[in-house]
Amino acid sequence: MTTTSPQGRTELLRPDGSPVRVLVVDDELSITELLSMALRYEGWQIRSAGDGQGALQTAREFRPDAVVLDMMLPDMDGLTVLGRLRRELPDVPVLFLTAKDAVEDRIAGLTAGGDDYVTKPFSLEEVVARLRGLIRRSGAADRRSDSVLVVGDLTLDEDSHEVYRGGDSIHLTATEFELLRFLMRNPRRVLSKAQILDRVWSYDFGGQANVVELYISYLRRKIDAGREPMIHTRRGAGYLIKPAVPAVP
Amino acid sequence: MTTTSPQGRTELLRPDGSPVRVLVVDDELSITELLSMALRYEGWQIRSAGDGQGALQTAREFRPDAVVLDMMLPDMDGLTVLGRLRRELPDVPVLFLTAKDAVEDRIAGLTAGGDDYVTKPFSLEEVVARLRGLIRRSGAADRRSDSVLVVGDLTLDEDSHEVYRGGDSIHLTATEFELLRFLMRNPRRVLSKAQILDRVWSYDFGGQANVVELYISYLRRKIDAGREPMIHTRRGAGYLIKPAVPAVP
DNA sequence: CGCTTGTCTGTGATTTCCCTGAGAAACACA
DNA sequence: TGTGTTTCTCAGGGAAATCACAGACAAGCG
Repeated sequence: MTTTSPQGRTELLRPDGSPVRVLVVDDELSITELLSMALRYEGWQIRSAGDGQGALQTAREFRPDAVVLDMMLPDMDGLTVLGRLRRELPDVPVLFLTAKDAVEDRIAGLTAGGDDYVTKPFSLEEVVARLRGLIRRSGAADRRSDSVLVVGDLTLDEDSHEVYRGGDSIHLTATEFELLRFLMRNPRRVLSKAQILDRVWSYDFGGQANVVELYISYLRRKIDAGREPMIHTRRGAGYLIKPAVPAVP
Repeated sequence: MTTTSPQGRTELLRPDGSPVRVLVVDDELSITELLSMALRYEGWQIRSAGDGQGALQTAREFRPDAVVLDMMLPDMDGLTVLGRLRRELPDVPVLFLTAKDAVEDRIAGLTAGGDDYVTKPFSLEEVVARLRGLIRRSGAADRRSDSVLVVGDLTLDEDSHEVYRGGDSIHLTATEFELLRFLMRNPRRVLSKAQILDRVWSYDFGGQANVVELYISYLRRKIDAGREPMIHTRRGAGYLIKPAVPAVP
């Protein structure tokens, strides 16, 4: 089931209307806290654990709809945790966290059952998007929720990564796509450059803050060029997206 | 009966609308878990057993629509299991798992009854495809579901292994065929290289991830050469197939 | 009206990712 | 056993994406 909050954001809910439950497992406290905060902001109920033991224990009583699982845990192998987790909750989808340079065979086979993974350092938008996809496909949430975002005549399909403005297909790069998705998931709301940086870029990004301006400018060229603009600047505050008002000639 | 899920994937269902039931029998836990995960993702209901005794017991009460049966079991010969299984469930189709170097003529006789087999190490696409075929032909699922995949002017027949683009017959190697089948079973959806590797290559494949790129390039030569392309790269995300949009001159 | 501050965008360096040719190894079949 | 086919590794080339930098531009304020 999906519902629309007063702020206009669309939330995933379970069929009975209660919030989606997610278990986050990582030994780095900074990561679990970062994720917990971001996922709570999605309106989900979050529990976290710092090792395999705690993960299994929490899973038993919390009965989450999805699990975020770091493959590098202090007490047991990620695959062992996965196996035992599967015995408790056979159908729960898992989003694995792996180091970018991890040996590939450690993650081999993990997507076979419909699970997914992201590599560290990740961006929060990426984690949230993949979790939403897993939950949507697992049937824990209402099947009616689909993968298409719409703002005015602009549509973005999260499965096919296709973007259309009016009838025109628009090709976006990975970063442009994530930025637009973040804007479109928060229509008519001003998002500061800091917020955007925190959600769309990886948590260890150490660059200049003006990449956001740069990518907003890329997006405008592709989406607003020669049309009524949908992306607006609020000087000193940030950016927002909203349906275009047709020009009155 | 077949039904189409929100994601556009087609699921096999029994005539009464309930999910197909499959029993997986293998003594290696990693194999039963891998298969269970993959087959659950197909929307099927799965039970597993680790030996002949357990298999027969589970079969009696679970009454599966199909059985995946390893020929090498610790407690009894695969043929013995098969015989007793047949006494319980005379019409259930069986997919045998055999080692690659096993004597093949023992299997050859068995598949005469409509059963089928795959050799270890297998790819999940292969197992799923053969199971779908067995279930379809056994009549446990609605007969209307046929074996031809269609995306735009591209058709792929899972029974005859024939592929046509427009009017032209296209010869594919085994791997190319499986890759294309996987793409066509998930049209308009971006599939990552990891997903493709996990489904199309055997579970023990330890090679370079760029075989996927290589085989995509082979497929393009055969399918897209001199035509409007149907296979698209989403840089940093994966590949997807969709009907070609005719070029507007 | 000019100044300050914040925003936009052209240029180019660097990195990352993808494609594909060449050839070796494994396999299938006669 | 020999021959043609298929699978896969390796590596070079090339295209695309990302980002820093800096100057142009615009908004708001005194």
